[in-house]
Amino acid sequence: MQTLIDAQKKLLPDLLEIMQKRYQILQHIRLMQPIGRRVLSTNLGISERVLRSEVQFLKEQNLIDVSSAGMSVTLEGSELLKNLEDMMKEVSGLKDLEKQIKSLLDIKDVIVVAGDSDLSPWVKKEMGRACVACMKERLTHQSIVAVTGGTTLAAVAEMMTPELKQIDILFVPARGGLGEDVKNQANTICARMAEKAMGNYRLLHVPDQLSDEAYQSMIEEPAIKEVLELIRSSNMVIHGIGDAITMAERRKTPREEIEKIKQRHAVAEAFGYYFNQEGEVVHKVKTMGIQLEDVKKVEHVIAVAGGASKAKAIKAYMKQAHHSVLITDEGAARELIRE
Amino acid sequence: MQTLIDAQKKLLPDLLEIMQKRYQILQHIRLMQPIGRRVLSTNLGISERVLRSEVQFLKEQNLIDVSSAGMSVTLEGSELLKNLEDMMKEVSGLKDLEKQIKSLLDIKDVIVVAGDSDLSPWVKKEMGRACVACMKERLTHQSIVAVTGGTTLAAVAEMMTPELKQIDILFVPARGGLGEDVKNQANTICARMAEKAMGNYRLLHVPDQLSDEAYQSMIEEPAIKEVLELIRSSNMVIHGIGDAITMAERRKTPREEIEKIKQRHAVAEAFGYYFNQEGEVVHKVKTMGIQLEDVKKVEHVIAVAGGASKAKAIKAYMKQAHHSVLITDEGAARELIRE
DNA sequence: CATACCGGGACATTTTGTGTCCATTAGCTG
DNA sequence: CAGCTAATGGACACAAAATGTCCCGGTATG
Repeated sequence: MQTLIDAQKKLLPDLLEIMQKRYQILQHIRLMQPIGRRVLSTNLGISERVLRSEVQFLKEQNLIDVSSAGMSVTLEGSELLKNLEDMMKEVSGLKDLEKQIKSLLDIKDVIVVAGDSDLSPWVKKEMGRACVACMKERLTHQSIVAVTGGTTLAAVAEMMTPELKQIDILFVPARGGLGEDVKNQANTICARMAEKAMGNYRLLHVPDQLSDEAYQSMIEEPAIKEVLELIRSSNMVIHGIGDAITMAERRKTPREEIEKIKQRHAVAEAFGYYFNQEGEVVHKVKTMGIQLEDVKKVEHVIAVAGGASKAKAIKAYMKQAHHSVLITDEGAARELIRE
Repeated sequence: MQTLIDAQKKLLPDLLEIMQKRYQILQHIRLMQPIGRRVLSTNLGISERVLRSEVQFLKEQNLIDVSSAGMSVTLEGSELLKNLEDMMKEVSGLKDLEKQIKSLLDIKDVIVVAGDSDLSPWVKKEMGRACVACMKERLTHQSIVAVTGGTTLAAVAEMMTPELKQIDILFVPARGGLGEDVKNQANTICARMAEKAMGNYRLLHVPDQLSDEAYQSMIEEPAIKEVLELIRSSNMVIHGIGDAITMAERRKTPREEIEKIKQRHAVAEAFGYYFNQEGEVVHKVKTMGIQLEDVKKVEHVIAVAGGASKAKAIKAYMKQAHHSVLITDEGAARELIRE
């Protein structure tokens, strides 16, 4: 495979460049469809005119449809994207990055997508797509999938597609309310994902702050109890990883707690737990749902997080999650290696 | 592999064409080196100017050397040709042809090279090269190779290269004199091939026409007897296939024999045997050396024949040689399928 | 020593690729 | 309902690359 690519390079040095360019265009169209030339060209950083030529070519090859609403990829186009994915990863060196990260963090599996979600928002979507593909590979019949909140997870939900095979999937929020935007709450994302996947879902309606007494009585509530049991018996968990301080501030965390978090050098956050550089838990938000001990027993755990700014957090969290699959982006991956 | 090529075809069809063009140029240079632009351009059917641009490119890539004597491929160039051979066969559809012919004739293996040796003489050389490669794959230590005559076999001899691995190869002519040009006689070709391969050889010096008595006494001659035994114990036979009538006429065959051959509808000829459409032997030239029964027992039998005009003969002969490997060209292959 | 073939320089011409500007249309919003 | 925005696609000028054409000097070979 590699020799073949090298030989092609020798005989046609700019072949790979052109192929990468076209592939990238197609990929972006898929990501942002329907989309116009202008937006796309500024996004890709190429002049509108050359994009236009390429678009015409792709249209002639029947890889994209172009209408007055914008461009979108055809079935054939997405087939092609799928077929070339592996090769393009190899060519652009992402495959290599994946291997390096995998051995660096010593984890089960790593998927790296191109770009940096700090710089370009659409990269999150690409991670979302990768995550969905990863999920579909691992899902078997009658699975229960627990998901958390966050913008990254929202992107995953957005990219979810209906399962072709006749699999019954039940989506549940991994944990109770963690005080974020409604849009990025686990409940919302859970519902959205289930809708897109044509699956079922259950929600966990619990307030953020709860007295111990109320907590105890809620837990006994049959409706709640049932969901909690589903969560605990889930065989897949999809979650994001956040920067500790950022997450704490985004949630309406009381002043003293933030101080505590800072004092204990927390750098990473995932489903309500805060971790220091060594991957040790230094703080925990009290809420129902899945607990860290439970996560360790779940068959498939997929962590999704990207952007150079999150490299530190990813590294810290992964220190205690060797059993997880990591889906990240080039920006974070390069930063991880650079350190 | 196939999906990858299909994807590339879809994503950069024009580039694949260029790649094919450059590959073809390189291939031809290898075949005819050292060669000048003019001859090469007329051979390839492209204008001299565009060839010149390509040549410049190939030179810059260090794939060919160009001197006042002409152009020749570098080591790197021949490496590349080897690495890309399989892929180019797929791209140009030759791989497909091979599969079709293989199942059509139901034989052991088929190799098809580009071109038609009826139209372009150098295609024979390419078949020769393919044959040599095929031989090298199959040869083990201390092999005895029996070869026949004919222009095609002469091309094989011309393309023979010294064996890298330390293998002792002994070349012998498959059968006695069959009345052709000296240049295309088995003895000559045998010697030439051995020289090029840096191997040893033995010849079979027997006159064409011999009375039965003389034949019997020759057979007892120790020098002859030894060679005959070598021939019979050979583990590889390389032979051509001819059109029956053409072969009969080329040899100084007596009138009545030609009549007999025609009457019995012979279409193919191989090492002195004439076959009808069904692959049945209808006539045989009486000479010493390997007999058809012996051939069937030989481990590796390679038949080399190309050109659309030989399609019929190939088809007929192969009907009784399912155990053979066929090396042919595009012209013959397409004609075979067309029927 | 002559000749035929070799590569390569030079330049006009054609083809292709890009930059720039604008016409037209469909859908959305105020 | 009207105006606005964002979409595609046509047109044309200009630059760059590919190709056609002609020719020159070197060198191997008979």
